[in-house]
Amino acid sequence: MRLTTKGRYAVTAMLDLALHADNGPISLAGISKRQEISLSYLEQLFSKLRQNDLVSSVRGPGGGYRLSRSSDEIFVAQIVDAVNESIDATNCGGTGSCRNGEICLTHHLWCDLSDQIHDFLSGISLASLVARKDIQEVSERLDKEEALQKAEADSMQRISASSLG
Amino acid sequence: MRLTTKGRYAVTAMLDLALHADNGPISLAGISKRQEISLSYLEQLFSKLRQNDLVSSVRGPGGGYRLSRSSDEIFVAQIVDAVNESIDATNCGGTGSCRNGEICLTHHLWCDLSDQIHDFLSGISLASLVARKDIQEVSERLDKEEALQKAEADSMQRISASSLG
DNA sequence: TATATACCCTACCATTACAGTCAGGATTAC
DNA sequence: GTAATCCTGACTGTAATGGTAGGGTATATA
Repeated sequence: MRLTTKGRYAVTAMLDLALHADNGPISLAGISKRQEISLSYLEQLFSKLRQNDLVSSVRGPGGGYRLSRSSDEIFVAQIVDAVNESIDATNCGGTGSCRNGEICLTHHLWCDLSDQIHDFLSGISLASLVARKDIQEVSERLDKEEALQKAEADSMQRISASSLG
Repeated sequence: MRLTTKGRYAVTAMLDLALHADNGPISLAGISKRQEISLSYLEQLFSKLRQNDLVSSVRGPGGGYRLSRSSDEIFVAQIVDAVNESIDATNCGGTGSCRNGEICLTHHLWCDLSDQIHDFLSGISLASLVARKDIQEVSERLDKEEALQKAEADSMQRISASSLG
């Protein structure tokens, strides 16, 4: 079973995209700042997300990423599947060759667990996450934080520009 | 989320114990043969299982391990918890310090998932696994295989003994 | 047309964990 | 006493994760 920072980052980034869907294409730089995820790492993740047709990209200045479809048609399971190889809880990858070519004692149990997890995450759309109050609160906090940092950066630049001029 | 061969092996071994509960203490050597798990590795796992009071040990010849309570009072979640550090799906270990000391955007989602998995595995006792037909069939296959190998080994020893005498 | 912004891609690397080995002990039935 | 068994700790190869580095390529805007 593989559910690590990789899958979590991917879902977080996609949720960020869904939350800011109204602002046109969203740059990875923005996501990187808001969610504190390394930009290069995000690029790797979004490469896979694009290959799996979950996002589409716009190049050039003002560019960024967009969800490839409506947020109620994108589910957490799809995102995790896209960046992790599988969300399979078995050791054999579901093939049933876990003990010397045949199934092991606990094969069926892990199959059941896999189904359970998959069903759960398949039922959660980005739209349903966006609608959650606890998530909206966190999102607002991060947006404010980013705006604050941007204001600081701008003011620094103004000072530096005025000292030059 | 950590669910790897380690946790799977532990559950498999405990299930083996439950299936052979009538035969007195079960040696790790036997489990190792039947389930094809390295003996040294099993020893490490059982050290943790013992610390978590899931099994009790009997030393000396004829010794081995026993379930520390009835198989309907031991649940899969407890076993996985005992050998893995946690079955937590969050990155922060549930503390909510996932993004710079505060919670990240997807914290609540991973908490929900953790609960989901934990509830599922907490509801499955060793007894309920032992009762499953598909598991009984696998178990019979492994027992036969072991008996066959033992018979072969014995016959080899007889030949070797007779050639010596 | 120059330039800055942003996506895109490949190779590389440090750390960590897993899965397993090895070597030696301690305990106890026979 | 000897063999079977549990018990413990140190060690190791491999693979994955999480991340860095350094190049590209496309395109909006001045």
